[in-house]
Amino acid sequence: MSSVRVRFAPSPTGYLHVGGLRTALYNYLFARKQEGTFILRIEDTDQSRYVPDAERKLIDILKWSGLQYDEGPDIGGPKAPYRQSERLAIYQSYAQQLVEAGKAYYAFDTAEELEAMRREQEKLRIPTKYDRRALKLSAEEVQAKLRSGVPHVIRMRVPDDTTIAFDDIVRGRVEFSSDQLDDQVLIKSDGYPTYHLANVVDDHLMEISHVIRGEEWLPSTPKHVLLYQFFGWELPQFAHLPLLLNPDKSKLSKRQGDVAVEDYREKGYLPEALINFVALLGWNPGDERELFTLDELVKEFSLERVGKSGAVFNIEKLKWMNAEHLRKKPAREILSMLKEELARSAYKSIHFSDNYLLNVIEAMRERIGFVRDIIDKSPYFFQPPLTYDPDVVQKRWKKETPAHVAALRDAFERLISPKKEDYEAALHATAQHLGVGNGQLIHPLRLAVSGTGAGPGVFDILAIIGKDETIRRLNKAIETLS
RNA sequence: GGCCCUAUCGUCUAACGGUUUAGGACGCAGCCCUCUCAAGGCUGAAAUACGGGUUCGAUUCCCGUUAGGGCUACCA
Repeated sequence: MSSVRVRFAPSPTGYLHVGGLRTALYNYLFARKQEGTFILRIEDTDQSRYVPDAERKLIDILKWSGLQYDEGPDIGGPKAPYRQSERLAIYQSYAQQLVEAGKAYYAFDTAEELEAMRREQEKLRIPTKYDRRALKLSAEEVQAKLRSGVPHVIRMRVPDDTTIAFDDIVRGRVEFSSDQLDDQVLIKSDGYPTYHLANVVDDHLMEISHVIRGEEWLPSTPKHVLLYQFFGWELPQFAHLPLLLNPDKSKLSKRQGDVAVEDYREKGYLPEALINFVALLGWNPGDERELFTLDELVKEFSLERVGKSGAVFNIEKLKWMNAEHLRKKPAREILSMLKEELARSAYKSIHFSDNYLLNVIEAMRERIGFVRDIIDKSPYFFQPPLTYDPDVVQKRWKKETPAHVAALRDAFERLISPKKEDYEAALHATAQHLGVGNGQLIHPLRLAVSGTGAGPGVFDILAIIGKDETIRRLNKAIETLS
């Protein structure tokens, strides 16, 4: 049994598209599940689209996502180099081989000429494809042009009137008529290969066993199949993944929202949540479980359970999933994330002990979607309330309230190193003494210490901020709200 | 236009001819819990695009229609 080798082969655009992340993930999961090899290959064959630093950013975000590859440009491997721009001579020699075998040919047309040709074809309402005018050139003419340095490309010679078929793991048998296929350019006039040539050559040379990629590649797969046949190479298994969609069902794109994994990292999404979420876009375990760690996904994954239809990228569910993963995350890990957020917040110059922050995390973790929310939803853990929510004041702060709160303050004053339960007992005693319900004190108390009407249990808040701070806040509220 | 792919609740999806009054999840609504907000529990509204076949029986198989999408570059 030959070993499984798969690759994620992005072109370095400067960011990682979430669709790309999903493709990378499925390749990773399949490789790990099959105990195979997961390879990163950089497809940087378009000089006009060169983006400085793009590869570094790509690798950086891939690391963040946790998809560790076994071979790649930065870590090397037995099939190096893994950067197509460093493999130019290889593609040249294979293209040359095809020319010699009569399976590819030189063409000298300019962009303008091709453009005119296409316009003409559109006018005649016939399929737009290269009309093979270069094939009319004699061998001598071709040699002459080559010698005099006329810019040229190498095109593949698609055979006439044959059917090209292949079996796709997710789609079953797919057939194309060769008449529909264009004589694809293999080597561009700048000497770089196109995707089609480079991809096939590298997949063969790197011994890729399964090509797992987006559905947008399905229409060009017959060209690739032809190329494998031209070279006499064994075909890999193909698996074309359903597309990720915008809410309007078009292919997920910028313009309609965030598509870069970096955007989601920036917004505070956890990598495990994003991974879990995209894993379920086009695949499911067959039962009703939805929450998975990366390792659990590896155990469950199979290409057979990948669906065929496109999936809308639904942010609402991602948010829910992020909250779920946040709840499960060890408090220590959230702590370091919280510290980073604090360092970027208005409270950056204030020092909080780890223990204090850990308490805040425990109090808030059930009510947040992002780590950031700890700061945004409960600023009162980081500074005394600056304002009091007018709606809550209106509802909870009555004429008699200042006196009640003052009584409560006095009761709290008498406590020695109080714990949560001590505050609670003191409040109950005070309420009884005052002859009012607990709610008559609890709500104003919450308002006084937090400025809001929502949040963790009020006694938890008191235990966290401490007695002195509690008293200060009660006094301040009595003063401000009376 | 041509070629190709796809088609179950608003969204992600389960059901691989009968166990289905089509299941789960997100979101939405209501109730419970409750010091508030969450979380949690319960309940509810919500789908097999349409038309033909095949079959004793179709969400499931086939054909067509419709709809959506992808591709149609010297981009990937």
